[in-house]
Amino acid sequence: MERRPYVTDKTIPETSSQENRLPDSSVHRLFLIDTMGYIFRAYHALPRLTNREGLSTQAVYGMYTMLRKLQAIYQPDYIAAVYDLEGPTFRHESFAEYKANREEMPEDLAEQLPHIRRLLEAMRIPVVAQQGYEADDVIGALAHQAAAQDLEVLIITSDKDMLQLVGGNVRVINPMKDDRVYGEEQVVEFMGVTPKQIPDLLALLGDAVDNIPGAPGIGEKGARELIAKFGSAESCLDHAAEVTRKAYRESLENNREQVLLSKKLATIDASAPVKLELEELRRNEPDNTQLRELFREMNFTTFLKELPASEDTVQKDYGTLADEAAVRAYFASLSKEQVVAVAVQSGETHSEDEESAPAPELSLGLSSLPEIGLSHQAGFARTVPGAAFGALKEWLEDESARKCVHDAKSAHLALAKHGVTLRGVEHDAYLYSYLLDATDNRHDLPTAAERRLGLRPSGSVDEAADLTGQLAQLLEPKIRDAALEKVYRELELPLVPILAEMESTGILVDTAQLQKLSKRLEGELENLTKQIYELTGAEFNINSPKQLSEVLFERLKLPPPRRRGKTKSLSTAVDVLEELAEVHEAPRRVLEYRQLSKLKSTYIDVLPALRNTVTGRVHTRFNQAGTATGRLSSNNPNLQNIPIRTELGREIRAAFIAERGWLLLAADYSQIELRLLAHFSQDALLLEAFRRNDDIHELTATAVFGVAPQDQTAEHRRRAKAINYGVVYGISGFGLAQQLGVSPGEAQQYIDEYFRRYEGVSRYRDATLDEVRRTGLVRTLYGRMRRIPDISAKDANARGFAERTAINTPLQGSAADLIKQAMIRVHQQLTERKLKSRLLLQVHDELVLEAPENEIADVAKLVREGMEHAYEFSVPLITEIAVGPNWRDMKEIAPEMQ
DNA sequence: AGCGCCCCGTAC
DNA sequence: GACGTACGGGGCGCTA
Repeated sequence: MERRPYVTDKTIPETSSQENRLPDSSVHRLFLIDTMGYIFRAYHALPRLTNREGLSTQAVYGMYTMLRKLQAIYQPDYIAAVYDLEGPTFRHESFAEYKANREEMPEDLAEQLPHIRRLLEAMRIPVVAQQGYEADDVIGALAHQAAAQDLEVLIITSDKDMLQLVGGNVRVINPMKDDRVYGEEQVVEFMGVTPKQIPDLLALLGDAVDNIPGAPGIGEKGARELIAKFGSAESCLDHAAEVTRKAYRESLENNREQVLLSKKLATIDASAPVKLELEELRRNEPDNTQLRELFREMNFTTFLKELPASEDTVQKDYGTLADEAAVRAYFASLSKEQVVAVAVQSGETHSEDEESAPAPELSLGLSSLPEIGLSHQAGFARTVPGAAFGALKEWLEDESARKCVHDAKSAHLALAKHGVTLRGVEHDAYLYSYLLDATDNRHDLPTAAERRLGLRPSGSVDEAADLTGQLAQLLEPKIRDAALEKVYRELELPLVPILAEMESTGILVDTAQLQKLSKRLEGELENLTKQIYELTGAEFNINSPKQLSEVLFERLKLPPPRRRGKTKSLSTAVDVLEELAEVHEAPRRVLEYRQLSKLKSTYIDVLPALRNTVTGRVHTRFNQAGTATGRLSSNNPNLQNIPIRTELGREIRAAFIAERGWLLLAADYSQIELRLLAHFSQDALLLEAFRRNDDIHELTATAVFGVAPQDQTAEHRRRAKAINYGVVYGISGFGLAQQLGVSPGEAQQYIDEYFRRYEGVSRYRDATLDEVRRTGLVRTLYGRMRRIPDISAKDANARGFAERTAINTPLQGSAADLIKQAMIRVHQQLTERKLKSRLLLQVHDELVLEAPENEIADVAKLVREGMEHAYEFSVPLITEIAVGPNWRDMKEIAPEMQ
C-alpha cells in the first residue's frame, strides 16, 4: 500500500500545540487498541441500535466507525486489537476486592462481542491477549518494545490510566473524546501531572470503576496539587506532616498502606510476558466479502454501500429449456420431493397496430433447489419459452409438485391471466420476509435480495427464480426458529389464493352516480371558495394549511391554537377550526370546504378512474405484507377507508353496488378487540359482561363514573366508549384528553378508575409490558410477532410509544389473525358447497360478500358460523350481518331470522 | 418534472 | 407532544 504523508494540518485539530503533530519521518507506526475499554464506552455512549432481527448493534457500529476513521487518518503500518482474557491477574492477587464491584455485562452488549470479533477478523486486524494480564499491561509491554525499535506507537483508548504510557514515541488517542493525539505535553496540560505521575495521582484518587480505594477525602484537585508539590505518592506519604490542609494530612497519615496498594494496582506492568511479533501485526487489506456479510446481518446499509461492489453480482449464465421436450425432460429429472423456485413475469406486448389488443406474454424462471433447510447449491434457473406452455401448465397446476415463490399472490394473479391455476406453493419468501420483520414494509424481491443476500438483482426472470430460491432457503429456518410456522401455514399461506381471487373479482361501482355527485360538489366548492374569500378578505389556496394558517392567525388575528404542527405554521386541524368557528364564520366554511374537497378528490373522482375497463369493476389490491400488526392493507384504491360517518360520506358508500340479481352482504365482528381483551386478560367483569351480552360501554360508564345505567346520558356513553377503545390503543392521559376534550388530569382520573375497576385488565397490562421488557417482542393469537426494541429506551417519548404498541399489537394483531382464519373457513365453505357467492372485501373486522339473491340465506348462515367459530374464546363472538343492494342501504339479518 | 416529507382526513 | 393500524391527496421544498 502506498504510504500517505504523515498527518496533515487538516487531520489534527489546530487547537493543539506542535507536540500534537506526529513528526514527519519514515518511521513505521503501530496502533494498539484497548478493545474492551472502547467497546464498553461505545456501547454506553451510542443510542441503542438494532438490526431487523432485534440484535443490538451499536457497539459493532461504533467499533467500525472508529477503526475506519482512525485508520484513514493515521495509516498505521501495524495494528493490534488487544483484549483481556477471563481470569484473575496479579492485581487480584494483591487486592482481593479489585474490580469487585464491576457489574455483570449487559446481555445486549455480550451478544455483540462475537460480532466485533468477526469485524476484526474481516478487517484482518490481529487480536492479542495474554492470560493473567489485563489489556493495559499487554499494551504497555507492546508499546515499550515497539518504542525501543523506534516505532511510532498510537494507543487507542478512553482510559485515563493509559496516559501513563505516554512518552517519547508513545502517544494516546481517545476516540470517544476527539481525534487528538496526546503526547507528553498534552498529558500535562490535561491531567496536571506528567505521564509518569499518573499512577501516583491515581494512588491518591482511587478509581471507583475498578474498586481501587485511594486516599479517601482527597479529590481530583487536591491529588493533583499534592503530586505536583511532592512528585510522587510515596513522597506525599513521607511528607504528610507538611500538608497544611487537615483532611488531606490525616487521610495520608491514616491510609498509607492503602495508597501504596492503590499505586501498585494503578501502575501498568510493562513487563508482561508478551513478545512483539511485528510481522504478525502488519496491516492487511480487509476481507470485503466477510465485511459485506457482516454489514448485511447488522443492517449497516451505509457501510455496505461504501464497500466495493460484490463480485457475485455478475450475471450468471442461466440455461434455457428450448422446447416442450426439454421442459418435460427437466421435470422428469426432478425427484418427487424436489422444491422448485418459480418466478413469473407477465407482461403485454403491444403490437404496432394500436387497435388490436395487446398480446399477453408470460415468462418463467425455474430454479431447482435442494431440500429446503439443507445447504443451498448455486441457483440454476431456466427460462422457459412459450412453446412449452402445455407441459409447463401441467406442472404448475400439479398440487404435488412442490414450489417456492416470492409473492405468491402476484404469481397467482399473473398465471390466472393465462388460464393457469397455481398449485403446490409451499414457500413464499415474501411472506417469510414479512413475518420475520413485520415492522419493515418493504419485502419485494429486489429489496429482500439486497437486504438479506446483499445482491442487487438485474431484473431477469431467471435470476428472480434463483434469488427466490436463495431467499427461501435462508428465511425458512428462521421462520421455524422464530415459531412463525403456525401463522404461516394456517393463515398467511392459505389466504393467498383467496386474496388473489378477491382482487381479481373486484367490486361494482356505480360511476354514473359518482359523476353526478362530483358535479354537485364542484358547484358547492365554488360557492364555498367565494364565501371564504369574502369572509377573510383574501384570495388564497384553501388547500394549503400554511396559507390558511397565515390568513386565520395573522390576517384575521384569530386566537392561535396551543398545538402547532411539526413545521413553523400553526395547526389548522379540525379541532382547532371547530373552536375558531365559535368566534368567526370563515373557519366553519373552511371545515365544510375541507370535507367536500377531501371526499371529492380522494374518492368521488378517483373511483371511476380506477374502474377496470374490461370488468367494469374496481379491483383493489390487498397488501398482505404491509402492516406491523398483521392486518391487511388495501390500495389502488384503498377500499378500507370508504366513508361511513357522515351523510355525504354514505353517498359514496352507496355507489358500491351488487350485480343485477345479486346483493351485497356485510358481516361485522362486534367489538372484536374488546372481546379479545376480555379473553387475554380474563378480567372477571369483562368476561361476565360479554357472556351475558351486556352493553360494554354502559358497563364502563357505570364503573368509571359511578352512574347507574338508567341515569347515564349520551355523554357518559360517549366517554365510556372512548375509554374502552383507549385501553385497546394503550391509553395515556394526554391522548384520552385530546380525544374527549377534557383536561389531561381528568382523563387520567378516568384511566385510574378504569384500572381500579377492571383489575384483570390492569394485571394483563402489567404482565404484557413485563414480558416485552424480557423478550423484546409481542405475539398474537397465532404467534405472529412484532419486535418492540424501544421498550427500554431512555427517551420517554419513544418508550411510551413502545408501551402503547406493546398493548395494542396483540389485540389488533389477534383480531387480524381471527378474521383471516374466518376468511379461510368462509371461502372453504363457499367452494365446498359450490356456491356462486364470493368474498369481495375485508375491512379489518368486516367481510363484504356478493351473493345471488337465492343464496343469501345460506351464505348468511355460513358466514356467521365461519366467523363466530373461527376460534374458540372465553367469550362468545358476535357477528352482525346485513344485506342490501349497495354498501349503504343494508338491512340487518338477525340470527333468529335465519 | 419527480421525489419525499408534512399536514390533514378517511377507515377500523 | 399522538392514546393503535393503515392509504392518499394536496402543498411544498428539495433535487435534477
